[in-house]
Amino acid sequence: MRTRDENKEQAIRTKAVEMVVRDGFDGLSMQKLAKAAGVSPATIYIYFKDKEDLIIQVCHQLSARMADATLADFDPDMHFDEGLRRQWLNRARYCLENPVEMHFLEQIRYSPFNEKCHSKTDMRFRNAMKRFVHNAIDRGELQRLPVEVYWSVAFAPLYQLVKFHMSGRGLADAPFEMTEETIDRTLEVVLRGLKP
Amino acid sequence: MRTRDENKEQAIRTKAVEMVVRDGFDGLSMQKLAKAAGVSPATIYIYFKDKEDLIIQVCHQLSARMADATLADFDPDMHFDEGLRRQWLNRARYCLENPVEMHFLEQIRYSPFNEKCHSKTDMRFRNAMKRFVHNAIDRGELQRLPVEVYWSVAFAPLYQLVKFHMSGRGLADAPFEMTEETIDRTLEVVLRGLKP
DNA sequence: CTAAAATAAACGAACATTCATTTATCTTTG
DNA sequence: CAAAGATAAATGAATGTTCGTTTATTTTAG
Repeated sequence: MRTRDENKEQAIRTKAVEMVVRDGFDGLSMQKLAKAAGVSPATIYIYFKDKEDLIIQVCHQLSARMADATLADFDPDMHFDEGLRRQWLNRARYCLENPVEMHFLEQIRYSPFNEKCHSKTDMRFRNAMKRFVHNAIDRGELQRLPVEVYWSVAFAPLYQLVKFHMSGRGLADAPFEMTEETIDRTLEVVLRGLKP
Repeated sequence: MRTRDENKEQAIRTKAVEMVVRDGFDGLSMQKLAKAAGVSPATIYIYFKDKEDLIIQVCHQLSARMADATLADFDPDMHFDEGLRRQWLNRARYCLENPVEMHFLEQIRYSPFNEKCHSKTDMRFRNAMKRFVHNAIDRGELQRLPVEVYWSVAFAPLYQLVKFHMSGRGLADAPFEMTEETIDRTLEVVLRGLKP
């Protein structure tokens, strides 16, 4: 029998992400996607059940990649300051190196697709984070806080910086670029708030 | 001549927001919207130039409402702690009282529509914020920070809490509700980080 | 009356998906 | 080793549906 051309599936996935980022969800049509990926419309349905399945599969793939990138060189038993910095740098680097994928995931996160895209990978990732936090609390490196409070303070500022960076503009519509210096300065403030 | 029925325009706006929140941007069709609003499809085009104009106008209306709510009982000359708390409570209350509108605005913010929805109201609002911050720095109530760093630490955590609350679930898929106690606890941490 | 509001019906275009057919590759046979 | 058969990949064309928008007509208030 004829063998699958994996390049075609990946072309479909890649172009789908690009189209959603450029034109929004209503700009993603199966026929235009097929043309962009250099493939017949019917071919898409060999790899994906339907349009929704395509979006969900792409979402899972990208989420897993991002989770992996975030956990690189990270150990839940690290000192809190070091571990948090490692994660900030990992996340920042991933976002800067994959702006389109990042944009796609954010667009998913705030759309009705969000509920359908919860994966088990997220669970593995969350458990690592949970252990990291409890270690830090036990060692007196971190205040005892409700986990949602901790998360909000520890990560939301980073993602806001990333958002500024990706839009290219800061608050007063002034050009903005997120440097490692910016990251460290912000992290300094956050850590001071979180310390016991 | 016949007079405009303002109720019809508002019904169109309201239903449009509901449809986008429930079904996403690709779930908003002019014919379904007309049916939901109890109106003929052609009537929508009396009030709005086209579909894009409809979305942008709705976005502007809701942004203005939210900016107003945020600035209620707020004065840029307030003490930093008091002023920030006032804004947190204002924003939190608005989000909790208008979850659907909030969800709509977030969906806009991460979509390609975002660029087309920048309003002058945002500018007025941003200027008030800028003055508030410079006052606080001059009085020694706040560290001198790049404005994007300040903003990321001062507000992103609040919006993350709101996001948890609106989804109804916290980090470990456990039920989560944002109470005034949660807000104050988080604000405490943030303020500690931002103080000189 | 008049003029704008409101509508029902209709427009071509684009939509997601399917179907009948062709193409490419592996397996079996001589 | 080569030709035939088997099978899934891949396709172009067509399906009926729904899309955003317009037009011709009716309704309603000043």
